[in-house]
Amino acid sequence: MSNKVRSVDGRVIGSRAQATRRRLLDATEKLLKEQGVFDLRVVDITREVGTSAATFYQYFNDADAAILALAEEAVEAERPLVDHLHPAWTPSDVATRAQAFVDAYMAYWDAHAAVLRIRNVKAEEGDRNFRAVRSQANLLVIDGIQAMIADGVATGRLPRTLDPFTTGAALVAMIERLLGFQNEMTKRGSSRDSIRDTLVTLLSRTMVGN
Amino acid sequence: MSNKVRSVDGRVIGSRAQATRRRLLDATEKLLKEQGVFDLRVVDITREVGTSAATFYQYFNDADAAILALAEEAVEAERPLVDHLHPAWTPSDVATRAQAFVDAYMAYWDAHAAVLRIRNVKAEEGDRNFRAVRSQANLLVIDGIQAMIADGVATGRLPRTLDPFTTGAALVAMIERLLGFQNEMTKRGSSRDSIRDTLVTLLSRTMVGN
DNA sequence: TGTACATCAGTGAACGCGCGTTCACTGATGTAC
DNA sequence: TGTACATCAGTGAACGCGCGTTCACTGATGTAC
Repeated sequence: MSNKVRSVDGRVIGSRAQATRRRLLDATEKLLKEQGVFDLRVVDITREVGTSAATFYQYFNDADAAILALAEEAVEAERPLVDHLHPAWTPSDVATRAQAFVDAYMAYWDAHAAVLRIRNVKAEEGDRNFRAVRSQANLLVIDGIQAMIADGVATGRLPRTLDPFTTGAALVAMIERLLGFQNEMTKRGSSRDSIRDTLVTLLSRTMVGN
Repeated sequence: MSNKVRSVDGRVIGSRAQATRRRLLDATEKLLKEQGVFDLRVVDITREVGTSAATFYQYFNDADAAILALAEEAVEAERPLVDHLHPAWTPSDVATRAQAFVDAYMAYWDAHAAVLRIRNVKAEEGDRNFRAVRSQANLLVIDGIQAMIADGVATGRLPRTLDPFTTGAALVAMIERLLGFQNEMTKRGSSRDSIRDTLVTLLSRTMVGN
């Protein structure tokens, strides 16, 4: 399992080709942001890059393969978020640390929303690859949260009815999804700041117990 | 704005036609469950019903219109959930009432997951109709939760940093999204029951403060 | 109850567009000496 | 440094399938008398 970038026929590709592949990925992401998945066409991607459709097929089997590659990149981009969860938050620093975590998560989401959204639907509709890549991303964060909750339960600060793993998943679910609601919520009087503050409070209360 | 069912050219349709329309909607939902949105074809829908494609176009402008109709029906199906939120939960009855609410929500989600999932992506990708129908559905539940939280904040049971509306949205987000994770979670040791119990605990703590 | 007519509902068949995909080819870059 | 050759990267042009969509028509149901 080398992680060199390869073309569809399996050959390791040079720097020029890698640049082309990158431009195709960037164009794919751009179109996903601007028009959504349902109108995504291979032809449009290559037109955006100023190349021919045949070129696309040197690097990807189909449009889904390009989206999957973007979703894999998003896993890498999520990794730094985990730093906010170690060492475990304490009652005295939870306010600032939870806030830093939420800020980072919001920035991450803003940057990758289009791809993550599609990754999630495809995962839920049963695509194995998208499932794997989503699990991988979520587990990074869930693990960190889980550890803190397990500790809180052990020391009696948190109720025993909270299952650490499930709670971790629930909190990740909450953050992710709420950010998807953002646009509509701001129309109804939730500012971005109040979304931030509310998430911080909910995380603090649930994970540290105050 | 009569709410009689109409054909594409605007005429009110009779009972025979209504039955056909219904079968088309049912087939659409079935295919969404079985194959997902990305493989949904008008031809397949009509084949499923044993009718011709031309018939489909008497009732819907395109496949999206049928999905939207299903999403509108899902709003109606969500309405009974609100009953669980009135009157407000109290510290003494919160355990059973939160549980009943979560159970009802899980059942609702199980029944409509395929359609709701697509409604959400289309809403987030900017489709005005799907946005409207999602807001409508979410607000039903958010309103009920919001009222309880506002009350908790007013009586000092809950911290003032919780914005009632945003918190309501956050909780709805959490429930909805977590249920989308279910399949993967059960593979990692979260049983359906522990999902249920965790949600109940989180709701109780956040909405009633115990 | 039966008949004639009006309206409603459903469809076969055809059209054409647009997209995915491939292949044989050209042009660009790298390398050996 | 220059030349010849090998490999890498990119593409024009074509094919064909499959799907969305329409229209003129048939068949079914309803209604008036």
